[in-house]
Amino acid sequence: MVALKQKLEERGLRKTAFRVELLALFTQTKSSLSIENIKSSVGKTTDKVTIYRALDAFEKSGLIHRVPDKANLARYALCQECKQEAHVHNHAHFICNVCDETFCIQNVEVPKVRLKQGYKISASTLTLEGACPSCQSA
Amino acid sequence: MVALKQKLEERGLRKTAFRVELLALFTQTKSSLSIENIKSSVGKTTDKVTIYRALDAFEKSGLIHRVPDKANLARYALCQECKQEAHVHNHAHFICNVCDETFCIQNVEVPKVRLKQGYKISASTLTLEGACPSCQSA
DNA sequence: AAAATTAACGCAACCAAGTTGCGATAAATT
DNA sequence: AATTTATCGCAACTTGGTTGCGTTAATTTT
Repeated sequence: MVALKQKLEERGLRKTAFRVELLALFTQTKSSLSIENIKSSVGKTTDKVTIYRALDAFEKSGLIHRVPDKANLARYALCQECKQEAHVHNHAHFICNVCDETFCIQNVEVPKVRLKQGYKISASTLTLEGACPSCQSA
Repeated sequence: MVALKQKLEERGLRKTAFRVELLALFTQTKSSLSIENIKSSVGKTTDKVTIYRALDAFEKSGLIHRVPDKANLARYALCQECKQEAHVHNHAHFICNVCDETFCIQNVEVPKVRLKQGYKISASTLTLEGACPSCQSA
């Protein structure tokens, strides 16, 4: 809690009740959060615009990163190794088709491919899809 | 042209003027087509609903496949090796940040990663981002 | 070749996710 | 305490795409 406020302060973000709560929510989540997840956690007092702007601010300051979603919706997860100045992400993501969750697979790196034909690569993402450990029963 | 109509017929699709034109457009395109691309090619006589439904039909019958887009918009490219029964795609995609085009990189395979923790992978995608050959000047 | 069938079309209306503008509120700074 | 400025919250809007439904036109049947 103290640590959370400090993180916000370090990045020049204000320690409002909502933003502290949102950051806490992220630290408590093992995988990632959709707008829906967030909406239902914080209660309907908070406007969606506020949520979107907080997510933008968090992302810009390197607290969270956007993760892929089955339906291409906004979804974010806590950054593990990002500096304040720059995001560092070269891990794969796993989307579960059963629970629609997205998981960061920290121990799988996105392979460095090289293209002959004159392409200049600045970023690459590897996204896996299937059934996550909790959804194996079926 | 004859070949195009035959492709439609093979999949039980009707050979309407618009669908033949749309399929022709795909065969002429080296990379991929966005809805915008298609709209501006076919002229405003064609309703957007017609375009969306045609794309759905083409995709279901294995003629085209959806490719990733910078802004998560719908974008499609001709299938190269898909059977009618099932799509076969294990190539990478390249999104150019300059021209916003998406290219299928046929000669780069999506790596087969293995996850220890009980994940079951059914599909995987590798997306590269940067500047394409035609956009290197800057 | 005409009639019947049904895929495809096109319009209108709708929906959901996300954005913009702007005045009000409340942290942080002086 | 006063000032400054980030954040909030409402309303209105935008964009990409979907649904319903009556009409048109391929295709099949007779």
